Amino acid sequence: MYDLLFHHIGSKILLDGAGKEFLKTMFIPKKLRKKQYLLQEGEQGKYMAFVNKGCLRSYSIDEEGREHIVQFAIEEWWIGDMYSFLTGEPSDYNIDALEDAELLMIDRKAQNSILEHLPAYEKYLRILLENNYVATRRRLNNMMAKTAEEKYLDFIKQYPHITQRVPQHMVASYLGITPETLSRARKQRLTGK
Amino acid sequence: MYDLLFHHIGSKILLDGAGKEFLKTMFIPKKLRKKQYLLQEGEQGKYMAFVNKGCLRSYSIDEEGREHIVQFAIEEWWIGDMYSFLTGEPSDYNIDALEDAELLMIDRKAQNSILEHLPAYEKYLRILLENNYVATRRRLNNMMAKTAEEKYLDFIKQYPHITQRVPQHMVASYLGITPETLSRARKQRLTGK
DNA sequence: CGATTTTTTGAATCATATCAACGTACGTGG
DNA sequence: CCACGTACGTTGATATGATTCAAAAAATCG
Repeated sequence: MYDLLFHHIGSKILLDGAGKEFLKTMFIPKKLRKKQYLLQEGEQGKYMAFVNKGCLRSYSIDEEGREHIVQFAIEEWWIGDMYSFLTGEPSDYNIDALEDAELLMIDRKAQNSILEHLPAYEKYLRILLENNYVATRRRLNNMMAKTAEEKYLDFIKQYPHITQRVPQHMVASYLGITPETLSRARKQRLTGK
Repeated sequence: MYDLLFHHIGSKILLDGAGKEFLKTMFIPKKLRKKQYLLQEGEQGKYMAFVNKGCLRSYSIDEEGREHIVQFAIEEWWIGDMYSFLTGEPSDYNIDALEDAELLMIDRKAQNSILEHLPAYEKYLRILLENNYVATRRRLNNMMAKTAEEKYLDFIKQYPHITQRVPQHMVASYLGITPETLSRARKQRLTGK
């Protein structure tokens, strides 16, 4: 259950046996069935979740009732509303499972405990944030300067595994285009080029 | 010269006199005249810079030769190509001064020294990244779901000081819209509403 | 000042959204 | 394991917000 998490942390910082034992006591395992919510808008995002198995998404719903997918998460990814997690403010986001999922969750108190007992964990978190920073910058760049087709091409290039696991209209939502536009962009690639 | 930096760091973590003295030895002061580059595409982004005075921007240039402003930075902000800074890869970005500026720069080696000697600095960096995360998420949301006018309204709401200091066409570039569109959006606000 | 840069305005064009309809795949309960 | 209902993807016609190109007006700078 914890192997994948330890592998992930261990790839960023030094993690010994004692560290692992300690970490085991800090995370809460949780299973989620497909379509189940991990977080709903208005709740406080008390947990950040490491995905041990399965696929989830986070999304917001705008005034017109449209869903905007913020993030997908598959094995070895973290998901949660970082802002709500850190500030305690109610979340603007929903998170639910696109496939049955196994999670390892941590709350703020436990994370602070880890940071006290395992100082290198600070570095682990920083690295995660740095990676996220780079990925988000890339996404922003795509959103600002690319056509619908280019956005899609970059998505399948960067996340080939996700492309295969989530419905196409959710990819469209992630890319900020309509399902119709995505459908047409894909068609063009195959035929006219 | 260092007051603003110490104030900023001191607002996030505990910083004593010895810490300040140590930090002074790690940062490189630099003055930049308006239009001068801090970083040019292709160079390695060896420094992250804290803005003590002035105004800068970072931007990329796409295949069609168009500028896309990634970030503005005024007093108490950090600017630099984080990715290039961390990885040593050549940068895709340019950074230049929109006003004469005073900077405090740090290279990777010095930052690592700080992290060794002043462990709380790890927390400081994490907090910066977290704040950046939240701001970028907001921007992404605006890019994906908002009209040109809404993007502009959110910008002046979030960055009223910047609005007044940078030319309008650069705000347009930051928002991912054309100067003409921004001009029209502003006009509509005043007249027709 | 004159020269450059910036902003505004207008008209034509373009990419994407919208609305609607249809075919297909899918999973779920009988 | 089949059949039905819902969800999903595709296609077409039209609408719309933003871009593009051009040029004038306004502001800024040396």
